[in-house]
Amino acid sequence: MSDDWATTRFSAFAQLSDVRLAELKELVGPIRHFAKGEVIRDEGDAAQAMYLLCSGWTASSMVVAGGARQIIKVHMPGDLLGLPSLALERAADTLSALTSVTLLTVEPRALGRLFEVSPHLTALLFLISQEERVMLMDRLASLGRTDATARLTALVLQLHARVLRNNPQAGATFEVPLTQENLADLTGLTEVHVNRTIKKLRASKVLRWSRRWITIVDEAALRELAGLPERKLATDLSWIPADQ
Amino acid sequence: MSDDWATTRFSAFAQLSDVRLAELKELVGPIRHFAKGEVIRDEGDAAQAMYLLCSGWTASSMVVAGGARQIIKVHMPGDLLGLPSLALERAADTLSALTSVTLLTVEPRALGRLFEVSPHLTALLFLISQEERVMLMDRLASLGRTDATARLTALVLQLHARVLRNNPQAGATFEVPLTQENLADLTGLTEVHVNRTIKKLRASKVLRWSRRWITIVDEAALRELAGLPERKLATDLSWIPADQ
DNA sequence: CGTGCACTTGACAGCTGTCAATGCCGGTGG
DNA sequence: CCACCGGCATTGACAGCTGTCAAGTGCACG
Repeated sequence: MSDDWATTRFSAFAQLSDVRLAELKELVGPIRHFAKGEVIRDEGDAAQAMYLLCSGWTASSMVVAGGARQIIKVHMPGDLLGLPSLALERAADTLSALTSVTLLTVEPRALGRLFEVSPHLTALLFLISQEERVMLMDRLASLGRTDATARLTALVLQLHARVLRNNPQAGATFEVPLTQENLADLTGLTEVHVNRTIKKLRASKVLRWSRRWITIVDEAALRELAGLPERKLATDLSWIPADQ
Repeated sequence: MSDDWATTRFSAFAQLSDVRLAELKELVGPIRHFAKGEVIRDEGDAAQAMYLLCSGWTASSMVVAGGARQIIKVHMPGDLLGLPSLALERAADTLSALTSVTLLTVEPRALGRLFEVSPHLTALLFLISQEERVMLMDRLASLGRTDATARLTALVLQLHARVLRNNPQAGATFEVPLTQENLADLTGLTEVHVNRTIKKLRASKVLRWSRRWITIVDEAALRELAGLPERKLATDLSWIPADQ
């Protein structure tokens, strides 16, 4: 993992020069640490704050009337947290640590500066935000129109793709530090039903899943079950400003 | 409605000068027309295209394996369509006309130019994208963790807020050109169950709803039912680049 | 070796989906 | 002007996926 958390998301679209990389690192604030379970930022908080995740996983979640919790997405190292609520007076989501976590705080002003000094990085950050929208769209279609099995497999595939991006040498086996309650909050199901569904998936031999480790055995079958196509990032970026 | 479709979304955050407005209008292509029901852009299409909606409503939808359709969001005049799929090789969503529609095509290169010439407009467009993410997050929490009544009321409130933004003089009564099948595809329910739920809402007197016209009778009660708080856009934009 | 958190499992209830038929309304053609 | 027609709304009966409740199991940790 070393020092590449800052560029993971950017380099999915384009390689960054050393100059650009230095520019990025100038924009961040002090490093902070959170223990598993701690809340980083609560929904309703007024602060316009962003965080660059260095290590560990975090969750963005919302609580609806009645007390039920929906996890909007889980974040992995390299993800920029808190962007959506930048558009709001008060934060819409709660950010909490799913594991032990380290992150950097990023001031909104730093973002403003980025817009001024680098149209190239701006375009990449813009694309990252659009990719986030696509991931949300896929999750929405999954929750709205598919059953428990499909929701869970779609989630597993999405998580796997993202783990692979951070760890290209990782294979079909990867660690998912989520409890079944977390998975329930992600998929809009209950803990009990998540358990039942995992049991069925295990029985059907399309994946192995014990403790927090998942092995994808039959990816084609999983993708069939998930009901959503694989998403491939754009490669034709000729329209974005050059990295001058 | 006249000529303000181009600025609706931007002016939610900040007023645009005439110079900025002229800049925006230079970026767009020819105007196009679609009849109700027509497909503007299909999921899977390779084209990286964007559209600025001038009049009418459109839907962004996805079809999951099994044929079920999920409407990701409906667009109203002033909305910029096709942004998320800009990050992908192939479009993730289908854009279709819910009513008779006119729109302008926008080339990706125009966006690149915007990034170069105006950090100010770039920041506003960035904020608009973040606001879209928040709306998706709210929908996700709604579909994942609330029942049919809450989903429908949350949708009505969201649509009302957006209609009000386009038509500030509109009051509690507004037109929603959606069939109950459309509402079902939006809420992840079935046409039949949407009908049952509307019937209950009517009976409880919190709103009136006949044909395609909705009147919000008891907004507080509706918000209670929806289970999600009202979202207020950020007013402190001191961090974004000045409109020089 | 106890304690706690997470995982499992079973029985039962309920919200929502499915299937199928009927009603309503606006538009069209004679 | 009126009958026909197609799309959309409405309703009823029934099934099924998922939630609820409750109890038991197993592994990690002090």
